[in-house]
Amino acid sequence: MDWQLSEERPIFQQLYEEMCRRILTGRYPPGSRMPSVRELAAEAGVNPNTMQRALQQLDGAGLTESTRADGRTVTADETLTRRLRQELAGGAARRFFCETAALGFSRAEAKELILREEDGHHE
Amino acid sequence: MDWQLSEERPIFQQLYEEMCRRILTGRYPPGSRMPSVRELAAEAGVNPNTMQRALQQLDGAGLTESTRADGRTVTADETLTRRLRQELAGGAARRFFCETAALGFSRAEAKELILREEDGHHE
DNA sequence: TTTGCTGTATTAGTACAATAATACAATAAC
DNA sequence: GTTATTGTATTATTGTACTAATACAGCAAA
Repeated sequence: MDWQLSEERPIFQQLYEEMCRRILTGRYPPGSRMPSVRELAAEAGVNPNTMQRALQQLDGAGLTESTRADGRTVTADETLTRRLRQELAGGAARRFFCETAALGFSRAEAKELILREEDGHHE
Repeated sequence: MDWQLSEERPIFQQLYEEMCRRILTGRYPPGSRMPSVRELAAEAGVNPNTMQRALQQLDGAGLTESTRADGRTVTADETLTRRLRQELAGGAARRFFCETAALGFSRAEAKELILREEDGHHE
């Protein structure tokens, strides 16, 4: 049900984002071990290298750590994950305001859009 | 001040979006004539071919019409432009909810984010 | 030691965006 | 009619991003 990969953007990037979300939402709990590169690659139906690239970005973000033959573990630092989750959500909000501003909507009008969109989510 | 082109996405696509916004926000008014391909290309600092590709997408969207040697004119159909502007804004809102949902935020929580973000826009 | 699992590095193939240089077509202005 | 300017089409080239195939390296358990 996951891994809805689009052709329009780099796959490794989408993989990174999905893995990121899985960690931040607790699907891969803090301190736990993650599935192996090849395992995840098979699950997502991509080349191991592509998945690896995504995982290395997780390392870079401090969300995971990898040791040579022992596998990869999720950070135990829950402060970090909570903060990052908030930051990503804040970024989404800022992006929304930016996009609507470019279309000539004031912040108040943009806020109205959100309220209206929230009412009817028919799908 | 415009034409903030990023390397991360196709240039012709960004050009299209910017031109689109210029029309929807009235910078190129309904029924008016647009600058020529070469002129716009020079202004944006890109190859004429690249700009042309963007402009042809405008044609495809029904926002502009081009006649051979007479130039390109913005559609006079203000209903279309108003509707498209609303649609784009609605899309931004939906995207916001989608992104926050992927991070485990409920719609109510997402709405809270917007309100809080709206207060402190310190930049 | 051997086997099998980790993560990692290197290489090459493929696709495509962007540019550039032209040439062409059609209309308007003179 | 000539000239200038418009949009359009074509072709080649360059650079680069993405992916895949493959080989390598390190550790653990049998």
